[in-house]
Amino acid sequence: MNTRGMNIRPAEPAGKELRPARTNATRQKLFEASMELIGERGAAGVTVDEIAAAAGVSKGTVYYNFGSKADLIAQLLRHGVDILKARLASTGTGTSAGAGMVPGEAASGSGPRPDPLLAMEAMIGQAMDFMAEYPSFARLWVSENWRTPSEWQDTFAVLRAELLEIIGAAIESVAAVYPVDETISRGSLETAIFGACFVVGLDRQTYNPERTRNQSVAAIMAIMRGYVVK
Amino acid sequence: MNTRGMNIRPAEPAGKELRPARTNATRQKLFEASMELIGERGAAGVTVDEIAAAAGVSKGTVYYNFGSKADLIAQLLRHGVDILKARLASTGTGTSAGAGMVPGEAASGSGPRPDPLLAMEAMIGQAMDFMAEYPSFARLWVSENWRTPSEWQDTFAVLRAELLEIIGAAIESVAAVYPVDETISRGSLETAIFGACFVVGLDRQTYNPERTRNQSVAAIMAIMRGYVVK
DNA sequence: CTAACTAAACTGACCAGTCAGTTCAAATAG
DNA sequence: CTATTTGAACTGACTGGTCAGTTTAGTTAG
Repeated sequence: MNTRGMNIRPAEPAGKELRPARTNATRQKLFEASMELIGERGAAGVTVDEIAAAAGVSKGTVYYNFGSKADLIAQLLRHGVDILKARLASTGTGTSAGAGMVPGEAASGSGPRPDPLLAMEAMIGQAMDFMAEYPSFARLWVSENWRTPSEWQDTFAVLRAELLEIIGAAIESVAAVYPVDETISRGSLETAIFGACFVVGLDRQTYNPERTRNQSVAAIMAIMRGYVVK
Repeated sequence: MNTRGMNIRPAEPAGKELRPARTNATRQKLFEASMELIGERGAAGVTVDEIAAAAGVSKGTVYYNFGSKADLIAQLLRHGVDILKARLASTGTGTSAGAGMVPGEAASGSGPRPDPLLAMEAMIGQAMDFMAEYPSFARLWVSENWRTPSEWQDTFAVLRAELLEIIGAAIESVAAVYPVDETISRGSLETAIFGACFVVGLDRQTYNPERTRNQSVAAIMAIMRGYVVK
């Protein structure tokens, strides 16, 4: 294990972006380069030398900024999930107050409520856009997510829970307004939608580039329409 | 490239199982061992030595029976897909006539017709059983399927098409009997169901072992219920 | 001034693929 | 029935190369 990088690096004093601009730029370049390479050939199939070269940085810099290859990948996963979470939250379906905020159910007088199904559709659309923009992240996710045991088991458990919580909240909103099939387990439903987003997005990228964003969204939304009882 | 094994090995004269029993047993052991290991740690993360040791066979035997590590994995994929196809076809939803026929509603002249939705449900159930029985195969599939470029690109394209054809036929049967939402692209729908089977099955295995087979099937079936118009 | 970074050499482990040699069951010969 | 041969199946030490991670002495930029 490397101890030098971890020790010398300024302790990131619990605050946010107090890092020098140069470091942030370097880390960003490393994220982009490794996202691309690892998405294409897998975590084990890419060397640290390659990542450094692709980022236009020396190998030592990788170890200066990250303690190890595994550490770089763990932070890469967190980075990607933060982006995805921001996209999903932007539709206002999440738990925290997003853009198109929805007040309580009983007429609280402050504006019209958006249809939760439409919000869901918007969220799935955001997910599809994310998959199209960061296909390498999606590939990394599905490649490593179900590995057991894996170096990133704990990382995945945390990140997965964060994402499922957002989807769960959106489903909750639908269930609060529409009559739904209560025999369908909420957890399984979240998983099915979550997984369908990744798989449909990746499949479009890899095998069916001619399929439109809307076709993909519609296919996934069939799950929700089947959840709402007739 | 290894030439010896390929040349010396009897030319497998287009027939079926003319292979000596020893070889078949060895190949079977190698399939099982490599399925397990590769599913856990990924194709690049497993060494040929490990596979040989796990199969209780020497490394040379691997190269005698398969030309290379990549070749072994390609044949492993084919092996797994053949098993899955057999399971799916057993529900009678495929192109060929299968076993468990379900008495249906519109009585046609030639015996009872199965309800295509029930057949679909049976098929998804078979898929879930397969994922539970061969989780390592599922992991291998999702790990390597969307890699581009990959050593098994062509293999995946062929196998994927074979599986999607079976799902497509099942959807076709439903659309022939029920009114469906024609605005939903058939291809995207196939992909969504296909992907959901893998992801829900794997997620159950990895994160939610307490979820039942039926819960999983029900969640995936929501897609079909949403496809059938109300 | 110092944190961030560079460049290049180095270590030690690991690994895909090779190949000369061994085993043994079945075929053939005596 | 026994001896000999054959060759497919298998063995495992070995080779050439790769790679994660380390180290060091110096350079750059804020």
